Amino acid sequence: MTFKLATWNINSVRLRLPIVEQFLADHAPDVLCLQEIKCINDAFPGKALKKAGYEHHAVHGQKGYHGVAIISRLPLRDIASTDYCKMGDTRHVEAIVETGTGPVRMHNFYVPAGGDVPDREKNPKFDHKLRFLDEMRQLDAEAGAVPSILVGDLNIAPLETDVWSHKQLLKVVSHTPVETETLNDVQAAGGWEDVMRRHIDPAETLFTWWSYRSPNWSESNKGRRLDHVWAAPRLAERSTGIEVLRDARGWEKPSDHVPVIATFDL
DNA sequence: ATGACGGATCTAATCCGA
Repeated sequence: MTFKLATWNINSVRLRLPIVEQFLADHAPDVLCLQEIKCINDAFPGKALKKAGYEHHAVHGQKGYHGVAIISRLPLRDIASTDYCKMGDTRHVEAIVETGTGPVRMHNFYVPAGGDVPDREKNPKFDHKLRFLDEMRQLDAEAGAVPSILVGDLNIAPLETDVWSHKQLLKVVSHTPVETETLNDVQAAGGWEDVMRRHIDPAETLFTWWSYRSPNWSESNKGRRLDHVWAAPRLAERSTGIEVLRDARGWEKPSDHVPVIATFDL
């Protein structure tokens, strides 16, 4: 079977329900992972998304900030959240997806942005980000003999080609060496493969986020690849493509992130 | 690029994002 998965930092799911519905109608992923839903579970637009054909939900939200959700046309089981850094915030949700050909565990993350100053002594938010990543080292892409996929807004652009200017962003949070090295450690420790870069040449620039502050985001194109799709090797081997919907940055009332779609032949 | 935008919040000015 073809398994189609999407991840999208939606920056308020309530405000952007119309473009979520449009996206689902146009691209019909089996599973959509959302970050920054910015609402409590009771305010999640579950009814509308069920009507769109996505009956199975794993929602972990809070008031005002953060919040993640998995919506699926396929059954979900073993839904769980981990409270990384024991902050009581909502930055992770996982579930096992029952594909027709066996279970796949999905991890959906919203890693802390890390504030402004890239110094963990001076900036508690940066320290939080690095501690969060440290805890992510425990993840195993083959945990419980179920192959896993890890997606989300990891708020780090690891490669030189994941930012508009490697030189100018080396001291900007999201592209500092300590962040990219720690992210690489998480990836190696868990046995994860970067599915996006399996299909898109690492020599090619690749962005999933463009700041709202740039009035001419498309022309100036000062983006970063903050959103990621990782998979256990035996799933990565079966991945058939990646699509980054750059055009979504120009939709009506856009998120500052665009959807990333990954397809697998399972 | 220390922000020109845009979101949520006890609706007004404040905090937050990256």
